[in-house]
Amino acid sequence: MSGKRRIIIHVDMDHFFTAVEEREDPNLKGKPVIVGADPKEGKGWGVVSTCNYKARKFGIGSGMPISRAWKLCPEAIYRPVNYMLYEGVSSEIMSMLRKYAEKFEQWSIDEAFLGVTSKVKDYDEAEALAHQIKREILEKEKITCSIGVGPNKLVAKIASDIQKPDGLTVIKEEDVEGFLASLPVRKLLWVGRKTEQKLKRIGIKTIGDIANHDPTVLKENFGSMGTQLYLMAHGIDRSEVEERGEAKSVSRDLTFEEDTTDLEFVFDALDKLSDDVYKDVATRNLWFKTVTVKVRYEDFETHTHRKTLPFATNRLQDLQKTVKLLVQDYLRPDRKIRLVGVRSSNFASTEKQKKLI
DNA sequence: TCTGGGGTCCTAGGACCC
DNA sequence: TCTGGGGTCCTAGGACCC
Repeated sequence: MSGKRRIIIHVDMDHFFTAVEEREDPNLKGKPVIVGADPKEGKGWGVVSTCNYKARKFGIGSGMPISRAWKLCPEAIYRPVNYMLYEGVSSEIMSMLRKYAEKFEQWSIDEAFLGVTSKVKDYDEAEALAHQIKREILEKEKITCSIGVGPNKLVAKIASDIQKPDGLTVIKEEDVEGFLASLPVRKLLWVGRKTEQKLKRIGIKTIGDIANHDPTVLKENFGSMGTQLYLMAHGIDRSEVEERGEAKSVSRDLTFEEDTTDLEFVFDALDKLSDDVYKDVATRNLWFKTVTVKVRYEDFETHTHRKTLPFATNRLQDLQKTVKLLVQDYLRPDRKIRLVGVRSSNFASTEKQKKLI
């Protein structure tokens, strides 16, 4: 491993799902747009997936219950999640981005890391490259993105979030610690609501507070995560930009329209979910060994039960049978059920499998 | 505020083997 | 019958990501 300085670019599409919807339907221009569950006049169950900036002005945001979004802005345009459409646009953009990078990592449907160390001489060239990327995406796909450039993935990702939408933020190695210090801890990767609360309890609010904290105390409080927090707070992240491999699990969940105790209904849903999982797994040419079922009751208490088969299989029958076994053993028939889910995992590659036969 | 759906990774305890 | 240490696999739950 050489000590060569790296330059990493993080590309993040701006409010991707609604941006695609707006592109497809010019009537949406200038209006608040929300992609997510059916609001059902304020009685809908699901959540907001994405909303555009106009909708954000009403206080709406991702993950918010759709019923609340309706209260805040009933006049917004509500659209269901058209995943196939976004998936298509995404793959166009990803193959466009890939050619700019020596190393490429798709992070999600609308984000990617590009390792460009050998493609650019310095940060000025990296910035010019970032502008070129923004131009090409806008020309070809008619949507904007925000880009962060930095010495590693962590800094590039945080930087891309600083100026949005249509932003570009470059953080050079020597500016990293100063850049991070005043930001709230929540901006760090892997720091969610729980970790934020826990940090607050020991008086830590900003990334700079973490950087100035005793690393051994952090480790006592957060285990290996504590060490990671300390390193991240100093802008240190050695993780590589690497191509994503095969999925490690494939699952389908379903939240019922209303909580139910009707077991026949629940078993039908599980069969349907098993079938969907099976089709997906079959398309990917995978064999699974582990089956997991998920049950969420009306009070949101959620349990998972899993069984690892003594063999890898690609048969629907095995999936459905195992799901039934697991549910029969663990389901509490006296409680109302809100959601059920089916997951397959512990995949054996087909190559390995062939050797065993 | 009353919480979707698709994932990944980590932890901790128990079973089992040597 | 009581005892150890290490390794691996399995299960359940939780935090986090978009």
